[in-house]
Amino acid sequence: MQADTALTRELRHHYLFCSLTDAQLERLLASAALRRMAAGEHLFAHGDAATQFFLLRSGCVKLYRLSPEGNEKIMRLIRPSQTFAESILFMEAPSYPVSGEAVEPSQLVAFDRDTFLGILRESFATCQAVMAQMTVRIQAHWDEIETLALQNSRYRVVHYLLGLLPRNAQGRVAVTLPTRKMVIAAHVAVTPETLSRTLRGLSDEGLIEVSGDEVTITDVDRLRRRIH
Amino acid sequence: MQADTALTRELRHHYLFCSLTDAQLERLLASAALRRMAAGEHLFAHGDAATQFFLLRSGCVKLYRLSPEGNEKIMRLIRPSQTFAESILFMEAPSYPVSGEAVEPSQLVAFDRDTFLGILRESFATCQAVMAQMTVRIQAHWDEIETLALQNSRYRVVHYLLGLLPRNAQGRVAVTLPTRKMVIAAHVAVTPETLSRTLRGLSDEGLIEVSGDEVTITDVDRLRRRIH
DNA sequence: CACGGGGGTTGATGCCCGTCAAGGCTGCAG
DNA sequence: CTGCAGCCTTGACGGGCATCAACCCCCGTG
Repeated sequence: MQADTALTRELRHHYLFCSLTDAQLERLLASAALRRMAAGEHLFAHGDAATQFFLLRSGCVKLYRLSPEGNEKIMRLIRPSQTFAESILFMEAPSYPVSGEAVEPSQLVAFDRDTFLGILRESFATCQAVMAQMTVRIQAHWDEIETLALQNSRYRVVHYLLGLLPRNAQGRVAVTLPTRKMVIAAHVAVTPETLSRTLRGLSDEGLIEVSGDEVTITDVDRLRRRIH
Repeated sequence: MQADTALTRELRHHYLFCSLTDAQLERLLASAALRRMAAGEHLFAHGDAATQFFLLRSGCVKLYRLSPEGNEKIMRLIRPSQTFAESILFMEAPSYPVSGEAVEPSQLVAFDRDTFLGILRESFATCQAVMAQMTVRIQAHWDEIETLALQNSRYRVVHYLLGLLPRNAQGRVAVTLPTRKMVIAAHVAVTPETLSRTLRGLSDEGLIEVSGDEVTITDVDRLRRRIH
């Protein structure tokens, strides 16, 4: 890949790459590839042999699995400046554990597994960053497993809405849904119909107001308490 | 902790510790503590500040979360020679992300976080082992999230039973359930009643035979195919 | 022996949510 | 403009699973 000052600066501010020396970064970029994708375009499939992990620069990518009956569960929605599929780095026979597909036109960087592994060997700080990142993901998984196992669909929808807000939001707040409702539904593990009905129910109770992809939460604290 | 040749030999065969030098291992053990627990005894609670991670030597420990209504979801059942709670190593403000409790009388080793972090800094091989281990756990989480989101309780029970078998089991196989059925139920995220009924259903169909905590699978391949 | 408690099973009931089907809305192509 | 496709909504319906309750069995204790 051609050197690119904008990209270099971007990586320098990324927790995974900020500890690398100039030489290491150069080596990494030399083995990396830029990739542009159209909405709906396929990146990799669950089970594919893997030699790359990715950084999303713009757009949106979904990581998902399909049941035999064709139902889709979105495991993670990737946003710009997030990396994904790092876990293939340490597998013995690396293969993607989920499928990946662009939800919007997207631009991403594909990093070479072996090159990055070589750099890891030289940089404990980067090792730390990788391990910290994996820890964050593991925590998120515990949370998701808990809500799937112990909470109903209403809780999951409300939890998703609250997750869109800044941490210290209060009172009346408006958010715009980041993607189509179908995608959100597959993310919180309900059908589009149920999502629609749940939002309707919440708005009938006066907890939210919905207009297209604009959702206004009338009182954040009340919603948090009413989650049950 | 006092040096203990049996324990030292045990650690030498553990993937997490097998790459350490004698000096490192000694340092680690000096800061570690042995702990014995009775059945039902509490090890740590979700949210507790954390300075230790653990290796189970004997017995059985459950890692779980409780819903506000008091429902329990067991996230992981720890077996002898498994380590757990390593993820507290890389948190900024380390706190246990789940609760831990002995299910049987257990014996375990508590390792000191800071000491192990210091050793990690000196041993890339051990870093690799840690990262590989985290990767395995992440993969298991993907699988669990998928089955919770996309599969019904019958599938989860059958999947659990099949998971008790050796990888290449065939034909008629007997297994004994490793713990009380209540615990298994909380592990596969159903109520004890539903677990009981599901086993009943499977045995009415001739797929399994149940007698106390002995389950015989009449035909492993048929059960695998009949999962859905 | 009676007693009690915990684990497991079974039955009755209800509700959450998925499925199927129809209809509205919007944006795009002809 | 018309037609069409995709997304969203709404309604009717049914099944899976939780809940509540009763009962059995086993085992340790007084």
